[in-house]
Amino acid sequence: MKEGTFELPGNCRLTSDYDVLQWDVREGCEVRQILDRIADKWSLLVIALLDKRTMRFAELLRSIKGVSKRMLTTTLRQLERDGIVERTVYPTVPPKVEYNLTPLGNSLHETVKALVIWTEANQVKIAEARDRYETRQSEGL
Amino acid sequence: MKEGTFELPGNCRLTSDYDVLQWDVREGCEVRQILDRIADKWSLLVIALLDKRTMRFAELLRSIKGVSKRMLTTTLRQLERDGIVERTVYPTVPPKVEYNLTPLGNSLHETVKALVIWTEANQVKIAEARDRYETRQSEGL
DNA sequence: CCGAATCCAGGATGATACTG
DNA sequence: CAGTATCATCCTGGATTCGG
Repeated sequence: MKEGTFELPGNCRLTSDYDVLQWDVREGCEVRQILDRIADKWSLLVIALLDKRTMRFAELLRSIKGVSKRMLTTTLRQLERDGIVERTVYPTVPPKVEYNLTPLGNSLHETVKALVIWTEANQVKIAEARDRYETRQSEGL
Repeated sequence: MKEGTFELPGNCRLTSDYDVLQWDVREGCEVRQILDRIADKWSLLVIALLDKRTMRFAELLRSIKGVSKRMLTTTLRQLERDGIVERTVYPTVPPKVEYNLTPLGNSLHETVKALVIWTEANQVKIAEARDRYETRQSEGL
């Protein structure tokens, strides 16, 4: 393996021209930054839920158990900023704000969905692996 | 939309039998828990790097710029526990520890790779969206 | 020398109360 | 309803230490 080709700095660019995924150090790229954003716990759930649907803030808040108002707001703002979700404000009383995926967000949704479905499909295997791990812990060392 | 079917509690199960991804509240499932783990910033990078390859600890540490020893150790332990990476210790001096993906990990790799490639392919669009967002901020409100 | 465990400071996150 | 402000808390990361 060539030294240096797998470097993965804060600002980097990656190329996937090879069978083995290669990380290439280049000037001013933001792959890591973007990946950190969309691979975020709450972002993934928001993207997964907003599939060809429009949801209001409170609806998302109720749907994603465990998220706080502040984090949901932050997450949605970031996704809006990155052009993944669209935010529509209705100047009514009481206020009404709707969120939906942009075309860019929809293209990302496919991948996120695949990740979620993988998780669903393999939860039993993972649970078994955990059991084996725990067993090994209490037995061996 | 039926109320309740999109609930997403800490312990939940999701079904994807419909075109619209549905989240269903069931007994003792761990989809959220697993998703939180693999959707973790460092986990994704580790999985992406360990494609059909074996890497040593220090090698991963160097490749993933910005990760600390402690977080890399923690991440690798969790992935090992979940049966996604395999850890091999060679009792030599100096010690040598190698990591590689398990078959389960390899199946996950495909999905993770897709996510990384999407990020790479769309980084320009996202950068443009950010510019538009900033512009809108400084202009309008 | 390599990898893991410990301790501490700083940043991220959650709960709550408040505003338009 | 949809956030914002504030404060307490938790987690992360870095330095150091330890063990092999």
